[in-house]
Amino acid sequence: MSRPRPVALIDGNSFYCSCERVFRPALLGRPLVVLSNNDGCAIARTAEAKALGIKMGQPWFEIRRLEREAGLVALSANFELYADMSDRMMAVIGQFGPDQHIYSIDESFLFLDGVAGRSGSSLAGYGQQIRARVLQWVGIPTCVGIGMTYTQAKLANHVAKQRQHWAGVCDLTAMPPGALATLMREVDVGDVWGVGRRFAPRLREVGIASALDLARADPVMIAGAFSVVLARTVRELCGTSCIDVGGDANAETIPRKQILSSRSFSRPLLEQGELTEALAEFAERAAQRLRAQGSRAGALQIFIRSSPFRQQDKPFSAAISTRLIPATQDTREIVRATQRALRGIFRPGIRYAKAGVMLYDLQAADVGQLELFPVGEPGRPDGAASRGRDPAALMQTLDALNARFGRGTVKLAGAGLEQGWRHRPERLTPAYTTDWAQLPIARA
DNA sequence: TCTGGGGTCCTAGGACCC
DNA sequence: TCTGGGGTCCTAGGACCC
Repeated sequence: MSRPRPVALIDGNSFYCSCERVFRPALLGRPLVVLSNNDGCAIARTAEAKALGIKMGQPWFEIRRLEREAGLVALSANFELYADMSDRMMAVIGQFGPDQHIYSIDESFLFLDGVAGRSGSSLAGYGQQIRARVLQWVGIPTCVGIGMTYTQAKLANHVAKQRQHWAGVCDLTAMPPGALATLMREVDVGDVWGVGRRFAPRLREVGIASALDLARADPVMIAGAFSVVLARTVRELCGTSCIDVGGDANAETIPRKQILSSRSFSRPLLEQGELTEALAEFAERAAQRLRAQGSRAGALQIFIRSSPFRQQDKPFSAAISTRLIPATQDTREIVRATQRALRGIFRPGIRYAKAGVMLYDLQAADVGQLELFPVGEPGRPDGAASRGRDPAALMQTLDALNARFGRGTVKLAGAGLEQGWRHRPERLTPAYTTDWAQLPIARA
């Protein structure tokens, strides 16, 4: 592998909640949660909300009483705002080093080689400078974890967040081995990056209960008994770099390999017609994202299912795949394919709770598309009828209108106009930073 | 007709992440 | 009444080929 380099993980504390607080300072110090798309469950909580016992992903109906009982504030997720705040935060962090990898909306890795000698400051001191500038310029509080691998940086970040005494920055690279072991012994194995809810109990069964236990485990045994991915985590914990997170801030955006659009419904759907409409909408959104990254899809899968949470409903889940020949980025073709696919798996008498459309086998739109009878070419059987119907131009117009006037301005009739199945957020804050009409200014 | 080893491609499903 | 919406990587097994 390459030579070891210290790397920091910088992430926003309760990121979505912190974004809301920037524009509503009255929320500081109050328990606050941000709810998922459907106002279904909590996807971000402030420290005050955590102190009330609210869990990540906890359903809203279970915690709603805390509004009255504890002054909990709940807001609908405003992803437009969070994406813009994220861009600002990442830009500020990017000023601190040339090699930044943006890992998620609120996290980025930053390589710190050469920093220690630069101003006589320690890596931890440098981390404090990053925190201070992000807080001052963007208004978002952060924590910083520093290690010799991504997994160590994640671990350090976890510790920095959990324990007050680190003041928001934990640097494992400066720690004597004994102290490092003590620290890792106190981190539960389930809190290690790469260990999920499936593997954690199985690891404990074989006596691996802490991050230290996992670091001392035999990677060969782990690869055999668990997975090669987890074996990499073991080596990363020991300081050997062996994973790659991508997200190089300087690189071209890497196109997705699959695109999934799915939603749960506000009420169970029983009719095939409603499901058809919902799937058309998902297909349309997926197709739009497909075009945005300049790809065509060679295959598509749909799934429909009942709620796994409602014991009284008959459990049902079905999926079906179909090829798109030739590969396409045309919304209409994709919608037609989902509807054919639905006819293949729809079963009456089921209370459908969720459905989705996945596009895969994605390929660049500008290569290898030699259709036998291109639209409008002489020789195409329907050549005469296809004049003025260039699908690429039509799709471009569709995307441009929706980008200019907001998602859903123009859509195909197949997606339905009623959309009684759609959840509507009820607690949405304004898009303060990205919409002129919603700027936070006093109005006459 | 039978035989074998080795390769590729595809798909489904499991595990993880935020 | 009420439980997110995205993604990635890896593996195993089957089909098919030489």
